[in-house]
Amino acid sequence: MPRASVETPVFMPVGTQATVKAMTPSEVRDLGYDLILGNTYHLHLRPGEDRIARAGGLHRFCGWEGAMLTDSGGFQVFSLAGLRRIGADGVEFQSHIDGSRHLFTPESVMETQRKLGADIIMAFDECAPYPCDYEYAKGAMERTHRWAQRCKDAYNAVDRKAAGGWDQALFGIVQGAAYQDLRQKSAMALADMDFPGYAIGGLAVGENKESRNACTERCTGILPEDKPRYLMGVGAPADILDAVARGVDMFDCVLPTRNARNAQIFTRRGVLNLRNARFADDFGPLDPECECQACRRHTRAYVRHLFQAKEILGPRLTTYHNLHFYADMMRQIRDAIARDGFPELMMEYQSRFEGDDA
RNA sequence: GCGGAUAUGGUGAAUGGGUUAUCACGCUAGACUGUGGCUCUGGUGUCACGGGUUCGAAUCCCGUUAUCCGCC
Repeated sequence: MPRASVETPVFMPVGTQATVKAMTPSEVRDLGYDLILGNTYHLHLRPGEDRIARAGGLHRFCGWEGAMLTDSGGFQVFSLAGLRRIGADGVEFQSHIDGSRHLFTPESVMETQRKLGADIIMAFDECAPYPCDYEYAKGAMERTHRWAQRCKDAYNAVDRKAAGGWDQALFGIVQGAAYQDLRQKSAMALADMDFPGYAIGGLAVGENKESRNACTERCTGILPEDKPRYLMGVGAPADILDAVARGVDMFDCVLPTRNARNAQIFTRRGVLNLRNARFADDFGPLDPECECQACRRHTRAYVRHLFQAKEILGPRLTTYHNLHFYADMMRQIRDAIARDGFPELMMEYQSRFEGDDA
């Protein structure tokens, strides 16, 4: 299947259940995105990878013409599932949808992702909670390393094209919680396994900014510079700038889309909650410095009204705007890097979002 | 005009002589970082007005006002 080329640093909108919520695939495409996420955990539970394979793969199933990356489900097993039991073989858990029992192993997750057919697939990992004591973090990290090797072995055991599948790149995931020495060990262990790309997982789970930046830096200092490095789940605009400064190439985050559904928009002057009463008579654009269709055609007062009335167009417009904001920010980052102006851009964004957590 | 009933936040209800008047919705403010369009957390009323009984009244009594129902 033909796939788009992707310029980095890149932000990937999250399309967990084979949809970037509230957007049509062509809207996401028109906003300038070439690569979006899907999720193994959700898609395995519903509608199931076999059905998606019968549909001709994930791209065809959801009508997306760009490239896709599927997350392995490691994160959801820990964030979403009910009762779970971690064994040497994998993780047994209960579905958050109907309570049914399932077992994810490195091998099963590779098989599921092979059937889904995304361009980039992720190794099965364990995302340790935060805070987390050293011994547990070390154990989870070592388990993640063993699982990474098993994912690689399972991946290599299948001739994807002969099996009617597509080319897929398998990325390994670094863990190690907020412990610098574990991060270093993990990055070295993964680098030794020689993946075509690497992710830094287990961050943005509650640790402070300094800790996150230090962990990121420790990882990117070790992971090969000529391969894509992906900071999973990050983040807010300032967080992305921080990570780009430390050598990260890829990002994904639910903030622009999830917060949009909560009426929160990112603007050139910080974040706004359009549900606030002060916008009831504000007939200006969402973000005066934005050129997206939502800003060109609609007012804050209108969008606030849509949210008050629980109209579906509200989340659609704010999602559209936020995705435009992120796409534009990434474009600015790439341009700034190309002309050696990144430090200035970073300061600009930091001052814009000063005092905002989001 | 006569008789009866009811007056609790923006709305609908609950409670009931004794510390901060309960619930839902609404409104309002916030949270959300490999996504539940989920959810969570705050705030939002001196119980129509006046007088009386009582150690103490949203609660009991009287009056006023308002609304509703019935009758002439």
